[in-house]
Amino acid sequence: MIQARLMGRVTIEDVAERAGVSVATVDRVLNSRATVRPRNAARVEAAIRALNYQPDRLAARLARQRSYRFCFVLPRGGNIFMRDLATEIESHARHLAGERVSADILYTDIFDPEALSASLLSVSGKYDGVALVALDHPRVREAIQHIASHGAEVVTLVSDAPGAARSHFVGIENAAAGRTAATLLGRYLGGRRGKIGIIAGSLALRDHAERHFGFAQVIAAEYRDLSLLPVQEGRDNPERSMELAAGMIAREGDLVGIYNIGAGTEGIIEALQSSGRSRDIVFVAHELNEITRHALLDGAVDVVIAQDPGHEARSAMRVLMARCDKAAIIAAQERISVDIFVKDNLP
Amino acid sequence: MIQARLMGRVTIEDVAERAGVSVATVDRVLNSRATVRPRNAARVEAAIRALNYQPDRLAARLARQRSYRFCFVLPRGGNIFMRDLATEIESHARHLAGERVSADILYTDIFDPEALSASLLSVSGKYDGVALVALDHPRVREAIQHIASHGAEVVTLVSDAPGAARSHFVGIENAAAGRTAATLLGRYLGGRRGKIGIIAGSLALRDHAERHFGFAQVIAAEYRDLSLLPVQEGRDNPERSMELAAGMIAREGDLVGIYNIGAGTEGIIEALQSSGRSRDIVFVAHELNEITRHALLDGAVDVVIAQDPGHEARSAMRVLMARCDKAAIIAAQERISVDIFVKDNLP
DNA sequence: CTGAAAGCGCTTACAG
DNA sequence: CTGAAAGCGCTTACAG
Repeated sequence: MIQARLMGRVTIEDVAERAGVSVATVDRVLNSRATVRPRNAARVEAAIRALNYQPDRLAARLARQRSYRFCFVLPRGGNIFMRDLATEIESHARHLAGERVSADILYTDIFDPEALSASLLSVSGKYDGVALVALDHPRVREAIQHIASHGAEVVTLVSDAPGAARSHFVGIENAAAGRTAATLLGRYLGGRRGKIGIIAGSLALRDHAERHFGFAQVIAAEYRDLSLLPVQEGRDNPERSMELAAGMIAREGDLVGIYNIGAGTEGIIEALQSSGRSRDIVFVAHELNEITRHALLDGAVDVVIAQDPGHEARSAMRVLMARCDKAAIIAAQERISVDIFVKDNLP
Repeated sequence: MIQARLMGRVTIEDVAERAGVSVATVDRVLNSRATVRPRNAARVEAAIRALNYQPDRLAARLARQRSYRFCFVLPRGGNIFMRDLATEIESHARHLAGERVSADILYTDIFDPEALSASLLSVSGKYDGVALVALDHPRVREAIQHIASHGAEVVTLVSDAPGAARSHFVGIENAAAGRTAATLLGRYLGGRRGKIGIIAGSLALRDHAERHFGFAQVIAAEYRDLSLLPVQEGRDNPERSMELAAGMIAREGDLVGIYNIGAGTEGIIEALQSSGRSRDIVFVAHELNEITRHALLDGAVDVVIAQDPGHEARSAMRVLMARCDKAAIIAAQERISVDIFVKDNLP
């Protein structure tokens, strides 16, 4: 130990010498690349242990000349969050250019199973790793299977397809996000009695459905004084969401809260503000961006539940790189958290 | 561009060839290592641009043979959070052993300026980087200055010393954490009127003082129905905190909330539960650990404000490595967020 | 099943 | 001010 520190780093050469074999043989047992005579394998392993040898990851990557060609499949014409995600992907890809990483972005209609699976098939075989905002559909699972069986690593991003051959999901637990929204809305209402309006993009989206499920579960179990209006689908569209919100505000005199599961938050803010009942109705929305940040400071939105697109972009690339290298990931580092923002803890 | 992709990676050799110089000269302009004839420098820069050359970071680190010897200075006999932090540092140091990183931990009495500065001076000159849980005191600033002027990079961790020669602070904005606690406590009380008890470890600790400041500021400005009891100092000790909490619960009939700025949360939970007023008093505490996690699920604690010790350990090492290499950091990745946890978004 | 040797893309003395 | 050459610690054909 003291030897090792004084003598500098322990190299594969030191291990080879001590085991009485060549570095190639050490490499073979280290990376289980080829069969090594058991006796030699044992001697190598003993030497590794005796010297507390740690292979130099940098040297290995350099020698291997491995490059990482990644493709990110994102929704075409996405909402603010998806645009932020694309920006983060581009920015981090630039950052990783010095580590042989390149990332293309392919925009497609992720809500159309045929279009999405066609896009996936079109990139199959061309990349080392693919990250996609998934739709949970047999056709899509099939396309993911195709990519994976052609040697690429696949991760889902933001929206998962649980049954599919993806090796990892980079995103939040959406049911937990919905429960979190419910608890904060419920506690902010502090025993007030009334109705809660819910607007989703579309309940056909797995993440929206899961948030709704979690939200409804907590309200039903813990806030008996609150009742849920039927979910309205705003298609993540501000105008449509505004009309839906304006409608419920006008119809329901005892509307005390609104939960926006998807995008289009600016429309709902507009409806709240022009109704004059903004102060009175607790409003919980998703994702932190220019609009929701401003609205939190304004008081138009009370709580934002969020996932960090920068973290997701970096995590997707780290996970894909690790999978390509068959290396382990740091689970805690790659966990995407359900973030809560109020006006006081904004970044 | 297409050339570059077809031909594989652009190397320093390609740049040298195109510029009509040797690789050593390219290296000189790349790293501004020595004076290069302006004409040659210009040709090199032109070649870099023309070929869109990106130096290979891995090869550079390998050739440089740089190692990173870090020292983490932590409080001896610290609370749960500090123990978690130490665990995370050890675990991440093990992870980075394959990248020539080693990290020692030195435990000392960080609350005693003399002891802390003596510890700092004892490691000065022996490491490439030092991360310390700081105390904001002239003696400590002086010791930090000493380490920095002997060539080591210094970052503060969790607790900052703003005037000092540290190049970065790895931790949260504590005033924001206090404001966040106040907003959630205020909103959870939903207009109820009464007194708020505050327990701190010690207001001599900068982070505790800042949290208190932020908390008081928001309550004063936004929650006129709530009034603050004088801060009690529990020294982060569960027994003492229990007595303080029990005292205020007994004395103040209209106690509606408690904010624990520091550690010792288990003591306050005990006081609340044995008083039978746990359900009635909103309790906000700091840091997520076995105790507070359990208490959130129990309902004994309503909200936890936290910083992630795993993120802090990883960030401190990344920042120290970057500073040693004179490389840029990714600001968003190194920002430590003020996390909010309720029972529903626990990791 | 094993080893000698070349090579990955940089950096670093050293000589000029 | 500049370049030829060795070296960082691995991996990879290739020959045996």
